[in-house]
Amino acid sequence: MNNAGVETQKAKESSDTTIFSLLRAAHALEDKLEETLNGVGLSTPKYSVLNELNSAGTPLSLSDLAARLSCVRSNMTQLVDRLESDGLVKRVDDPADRRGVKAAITDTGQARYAAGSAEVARLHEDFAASVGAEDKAALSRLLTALR
Amino acid sequence: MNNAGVETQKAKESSDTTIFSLLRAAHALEDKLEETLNGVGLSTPKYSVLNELNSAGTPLSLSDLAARLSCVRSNMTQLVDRLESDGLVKRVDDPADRRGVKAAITDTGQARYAAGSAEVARLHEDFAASVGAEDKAALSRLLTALR
DNA sequence: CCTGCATTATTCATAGATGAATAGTACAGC
DNA sequence: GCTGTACTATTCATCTATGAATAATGCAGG
Repeated sequence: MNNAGVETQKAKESSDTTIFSLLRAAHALEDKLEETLNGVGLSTPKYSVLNELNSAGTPLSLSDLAARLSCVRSNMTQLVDRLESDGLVKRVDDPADRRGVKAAITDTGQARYAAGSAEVARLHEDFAASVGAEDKAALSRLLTALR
Repeated sequence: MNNAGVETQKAKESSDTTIFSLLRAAHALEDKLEETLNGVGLSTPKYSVLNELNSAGTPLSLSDLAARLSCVRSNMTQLVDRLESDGLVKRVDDPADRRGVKAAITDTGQARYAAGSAEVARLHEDFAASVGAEDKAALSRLLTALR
């Protein structure tokens, strides 16, 4: 659900439901990103993992990945399960810590990531082009205020 | 997961990862809303349903509710399941259409909604106060661009 | 050395969301 | 009146996410 309908009624009457409007808009953007990535066989969470592994240039522990994506570890366990069955990532033993498991990106994963990355870049350009410079500054302030 | 880590590395190097920054910020806001509602025993989706039922002032069919919240019907089936077991909503037969089931808000539901509504209003004021007038205008344009 | 605590990943229960498939009902058109 | 289509809600499989509980390993202090 994208929460689009939240306070629909109120929006018709009063007007300033800024929070819900913002959430609705963000969700629309998120959906667009998701749809874009779906086109190359990825989801946003999967893309995020591949992005981290690509940036790092080396296998990362599941804990590390969870921390980088700001999610709980159990989520990363399942996400890596799915990535592994997609053949995009491979679990490898951590030689330095027998508790640890690391996720390594595969060649297929690299290729898939490259495709996703290109799509994301395109989306990014579209977005940048549709937002004026002065609104970008406002957005910046907004993001700070939200934090 | 809140996607906060997406393109972390790139953010360190280049800078303009507007999309991911916006999504991260929106997620933070969404979490705050969720947390606020959790305080009165509600989640955002549950609040949204109660809000629609309250605004309508009459029981609504699950299809109608799903349309208002922009989600699929199967989601509403489960959401109403949970709301019903919380005692906040009750399924009632639709006398005019034997296929249909309507969701009616209970007294407990009304009370819970009122509590949630007060919290949401407070959050709303905080947000409005922390965003300047000129940035609100920018936000408005932004939301249009995102649509 | 060994005890206790921290940390590893995993499993499970739960919540929320989607989309496909299903069973039942409504209704227009023949 | 029947038939076919369209709609009702529900169930199921799947994905994403959380948090609690568990088992195994690491490691500091005694």
